[in-house]
Amino acid sequence: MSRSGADLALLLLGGFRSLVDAAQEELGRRGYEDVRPVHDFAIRAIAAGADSASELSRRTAVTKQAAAQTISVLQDRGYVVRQADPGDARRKRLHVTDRGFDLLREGEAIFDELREQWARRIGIERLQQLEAQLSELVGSAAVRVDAPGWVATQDFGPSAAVETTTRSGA
Amino acid sequence: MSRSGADLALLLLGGFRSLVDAAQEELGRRGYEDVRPVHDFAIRAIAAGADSASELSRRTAVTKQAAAQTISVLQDRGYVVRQADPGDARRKRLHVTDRGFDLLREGEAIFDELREQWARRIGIERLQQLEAQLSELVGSAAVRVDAPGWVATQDFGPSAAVETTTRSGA
DNA sequence: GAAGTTAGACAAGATGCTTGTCTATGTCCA
DNA sequence: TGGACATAGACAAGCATCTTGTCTAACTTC
Repeated sequence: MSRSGADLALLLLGGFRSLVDAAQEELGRRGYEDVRPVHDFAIRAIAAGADSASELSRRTAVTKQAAAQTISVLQDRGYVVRQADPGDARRKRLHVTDRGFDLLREGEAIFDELREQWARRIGIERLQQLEAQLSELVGSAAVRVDAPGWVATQDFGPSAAVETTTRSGA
Repeated sequence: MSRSGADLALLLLGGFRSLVDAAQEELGRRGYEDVRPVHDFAIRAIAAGADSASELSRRTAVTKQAAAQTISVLQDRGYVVRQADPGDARRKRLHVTDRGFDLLREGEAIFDELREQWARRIGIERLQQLEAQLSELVGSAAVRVDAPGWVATQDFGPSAAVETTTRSGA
């Protein structure tokens, strides 16, 4: 089975989706019905130091505008707040709220549980092998936790990025 | 490395995306600049027998409308054609064009090449192990080649489906 | 031949992204 | 010190993909 390269891709996607779908469902049961993986990852990135829209956009490889939109959703739903930056009047600093941190914790716990289920099914050694092989292939650069845009751009189209605004050049 | 469940999910996604991005880029270089993975999978499904919009929608777990839209794009770009069905005046039979089949062939070749690159990097045995383990975890049901909607729905939201139209019940 | 089902289409809306353009603020340096 | 340039954030418009909801025309079943 799965000798074709396309099958390999599908397997990887299948694995990802089955984890993420299960996680999202469970998250819904635990009272976070309004979140998607992107949100989780974006909050994580903000907590990890991407505390402005521009910075978030850089780290996540989407346009500033896209980042701003995500932030505005997160703010509406109570996961982050925006505060004026005392040192730079242009910036608005992002802070993850308690609810935001709660979400991150729940998310981690759920993913860990799912991983344990997998470990029980194929054995922890084999799962670790799988992880080791994948991380060798994918490289750690791609595994940055703070990469929401990368998680789900429009139908996997080419990911644009990098300061689109002041481009104009031509 | 990668002891957390979230990392595992990210690894899987990373693997998938790196394959798909590379494939899409290479496909562009070979003269198919107007296709996305969804299109490839949709054409594949049509070639595999999903020869009407309704059937495609069922197999791909998206609404009929979404399927119809995809078909219309594929038709505009010359990958499929629609013909009246002699036996059923409601239906319009779908046929993959030569260009469509060319695309499928190129796509397969590219994915196979990518898989070989991976095999060279970690060894064919380990790659096969990885595939075997994944397919054990994911199950073959999820690996259906004909599942575009499943590939990339809106930001990995819950995938709806199944004859949405005549629902109305409530 | 009436009741129900199915194929396909039109319209509108949600999401999540993209350009393009603009203002206000900071920074660099001649 | 002041002008050139970079940067933060925002508004507007548009694209792509998917979703409801509604409708007609054509089968199917009994």
